Amino acid sequence: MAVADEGAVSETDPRATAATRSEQAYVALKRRVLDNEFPVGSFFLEQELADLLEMSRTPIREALVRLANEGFVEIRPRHGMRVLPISATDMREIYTILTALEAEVAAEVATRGLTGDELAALRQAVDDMEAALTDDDRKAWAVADERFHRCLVGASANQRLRAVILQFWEQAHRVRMLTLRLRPKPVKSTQEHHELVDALEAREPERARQIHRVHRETAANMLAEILSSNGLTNL
Amino acid sequence: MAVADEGAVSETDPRATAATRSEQAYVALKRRVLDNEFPVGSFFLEQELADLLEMSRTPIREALVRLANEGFVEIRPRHGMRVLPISATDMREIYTILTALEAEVAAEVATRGLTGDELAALRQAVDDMEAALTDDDRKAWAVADERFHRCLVGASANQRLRAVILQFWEQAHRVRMLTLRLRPKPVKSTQEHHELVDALEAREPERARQIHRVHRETAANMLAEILSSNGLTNL
DNA sequence: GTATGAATTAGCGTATACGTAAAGGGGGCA
DNA sequence: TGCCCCCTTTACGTATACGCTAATTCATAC
Repeated sequence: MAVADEGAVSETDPRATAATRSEQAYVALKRRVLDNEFPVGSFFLEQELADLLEMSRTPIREALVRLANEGFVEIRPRHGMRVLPISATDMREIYTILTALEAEVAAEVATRGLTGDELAALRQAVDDMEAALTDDDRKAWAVADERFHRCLVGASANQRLRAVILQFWEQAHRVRMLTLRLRPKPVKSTQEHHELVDALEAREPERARQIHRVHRETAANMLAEILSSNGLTNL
Repeated sequence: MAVADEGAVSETDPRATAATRSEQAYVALKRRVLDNEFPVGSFFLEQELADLLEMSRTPIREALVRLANEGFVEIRPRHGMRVLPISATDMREIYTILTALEAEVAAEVATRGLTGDELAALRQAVDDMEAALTDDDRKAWAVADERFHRCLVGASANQRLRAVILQFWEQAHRVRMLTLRLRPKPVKSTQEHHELVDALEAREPERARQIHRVHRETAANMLAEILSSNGLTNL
């Protein structure tokens, strides 16, 4: 077992390496998938992955079971694991689910009201989006947008809701990153965020739900448009 | 490997026994969990489960990884697996998610319209619910209710949506079964189903969404009421 | 040249072995 | 008599071994 010194590697991760190799494998493989480091559609044998991560097939398999369960990869006996390509249809499916669930979060959060910190974080994110917009910095805008939605979802008291949103969010992440440069300037989007925060602050659940739903549906339609007009059927 | 003759055993299952032992373990353990055959809260060691299902620990572990991922069980190193108890809060969380997602299905289905068969199946289910209601047969009512929702969800073209609804539905299943006898007579519920089908047939997405949401929220509140008034904090 | 069949090979599913670390009990010390 | 520490046991995490099955390739016949 060529353990070497795992600890020394993880400069990026202050806390010790995840306790078990299975967990390490899960985290490592998922990161690579999300960061698009595995060519979509190509196959990787269990042994290759084991060699790559310097562990045996057992923890690799357990990680693959989890990743397959979560819909990131597919396991085809004797062909190995492959990152599932995401089609325009898949993106529609994912966005439909995210829309429904995040709208629910918006309503929930508007019902119970936001703390000062939470509200400030949301407003900050919107401000950053606006700043990025004037600088025409897509990447910064996407980061701020992601932070906004992360704050919003994080404000929900519903653990399962948070978890399932995160899961689908992650599935869409790859495609979102790949299509960033193809998007039109998200002017209207920032406006919608403003309105949403207002509705949250005013504690109007139904208005918040409605705004968020329309916001997401708009984003979904735009994405579908981008994908089809660029002939990107599988990412 | 004491394989014996697996094929001969599966009289109950017409199609051959699930290809792999991992899959068998997953199906078998999940069924026992859903049917409440494992005392909630108690622990089962991997080896015990392996003995129970007459296979080695390896496929058991893979099944447990999946079940833990889906939120049915918890794995505590050196204590084994235990079926997670479900609290009133958990049920609220699950119902909130189901409400949001099924309302989305209702809207989707209303948008695209139902086939004659689908519509007939839904109406049949509602009729059966009414019949069960006049017979005061709770079990039959629950079965018909489940069939109704299964038909509705099955009518969605969104595969992921179907899958995630099914997953949360299954998590709530145990508790639903345990509280069946405690419920008040579901008179209003059947009426709501009628209205929903009408909205679906009339192809009014927003009305269908709204009706379904209110329907589910009512059910969720009723369940919460039952759980708290009976002091059932953990099932 | 293509198609079909057998032979080969390779990858996986599963069992099993092994080391490690935690839980629990017994003995020693206060 | 009570508490803490060490030792034992046990369960798990991971590696590895093994056999089966499916994929692939090659040969042969049409």
